[in-house]
Amino acid sequence: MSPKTKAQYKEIRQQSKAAIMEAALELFATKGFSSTSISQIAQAAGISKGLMYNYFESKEQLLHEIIKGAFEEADGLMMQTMAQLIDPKAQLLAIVEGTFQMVRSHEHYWKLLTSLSFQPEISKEIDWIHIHKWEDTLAAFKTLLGQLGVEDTEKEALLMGATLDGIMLHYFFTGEKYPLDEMKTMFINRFCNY
Amino acid sequence: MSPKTKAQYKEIRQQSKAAIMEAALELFATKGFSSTSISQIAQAAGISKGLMYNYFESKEQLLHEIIKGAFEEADGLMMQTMAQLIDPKAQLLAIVEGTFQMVRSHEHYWKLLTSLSFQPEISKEIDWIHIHKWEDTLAAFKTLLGQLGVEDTEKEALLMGATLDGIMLHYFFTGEKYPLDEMKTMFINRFCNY
DNA sequence: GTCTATATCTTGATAGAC
DNA sequence: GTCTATCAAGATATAGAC
Repeated sequence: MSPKTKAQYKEIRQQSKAAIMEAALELFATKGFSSTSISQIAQAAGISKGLMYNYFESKEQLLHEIIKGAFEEADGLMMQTMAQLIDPKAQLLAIVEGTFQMVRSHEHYWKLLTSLSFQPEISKEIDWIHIHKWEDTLAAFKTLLGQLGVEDTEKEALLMGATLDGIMLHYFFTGEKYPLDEMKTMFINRFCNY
Repeated sequence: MSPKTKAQYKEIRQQSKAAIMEAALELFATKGFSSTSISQIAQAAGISKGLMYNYFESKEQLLHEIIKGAFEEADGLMMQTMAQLIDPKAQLLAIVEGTFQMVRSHEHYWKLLTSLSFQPEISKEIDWIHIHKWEDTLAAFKTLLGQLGVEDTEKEALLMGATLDGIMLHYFFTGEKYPLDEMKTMFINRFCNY
């Protein structure tokens, strides 16, 4: 037999955990959190039901860790996209560009987050994080729009945010048939021309 | 005792059925379809669990009837709003006005429909109706925009639809704090100025 | 027309073998 | 670290009394 080192055990743990989280994310995003059972997650991840509880103490906790990971990745990407930009218009464009890019590369995250927003009771903590992030983005929009000479920055930022989310919503529903790139250029022409 | 006439029995039936549908609509919209149990619906409607199955053969069937009723009411309101308008701009404004009015007066319907769109598996039939209605609205937008001299009516209509849905989405999440009326005038200024 | 009692199945979660 | 077997609770749905 091959006795395993501590590092190898850790590696195995990470791998199993990641497989569970990945499978759960996809199912939560497509079927919804409540409609997804532990059995389905286990099957999709290729493990037994029991094993799931070795890594997560409950279905809700699993959801929490997924969301937490999502926000960390999203923050990273956003920071990277906006790094070292001073010009307000360039920053505004970077946020928009980053949003579209993120939805493309992390579609499941966004779909899950949006669908969870419809049932705040499922997780107060998630709701809190979500609102917090959204207000950060809104504040960023307002500051940049102010620097660009917009009068009613509050309403303008709200309209931009609504349009962005609306585009994403339709993208979720329509799928790959939706002209996401064309909508991006349309959005930029309509809302970022300063 | 008082023997009841056929009309009275019918009245009673209608009343019970309506109570169940109303209670279910509110719960489905706020908690989500999958997270709402028959017990909760029965309790909210002030009836027993068993009675529900006297009027609806299943939870899904109950959902279907609710959605069906929603679309009928929505259609009625929309027809009424657009009736006897010839001027394209007036018609465009009427659709927008009607949409905002409907979301206000039938908030639960919209919230439920939108949240259901995230889980197409729950009901193929509902999905079909939804897509159908959406394409009708999109086609109407395109025609009107064409009459108003817009070049790329396809994309313009998509952007309008996305913004409208985005505003509604944020209204759902934010609640009464959201400046819905101001957003409406903003939307009209930005998208209906012809 | 309505309720209570019950049947049946599925769920999230645990215990213990390997 | 992983699996199988199992539990208790809750779900949908039905049957029969009033």
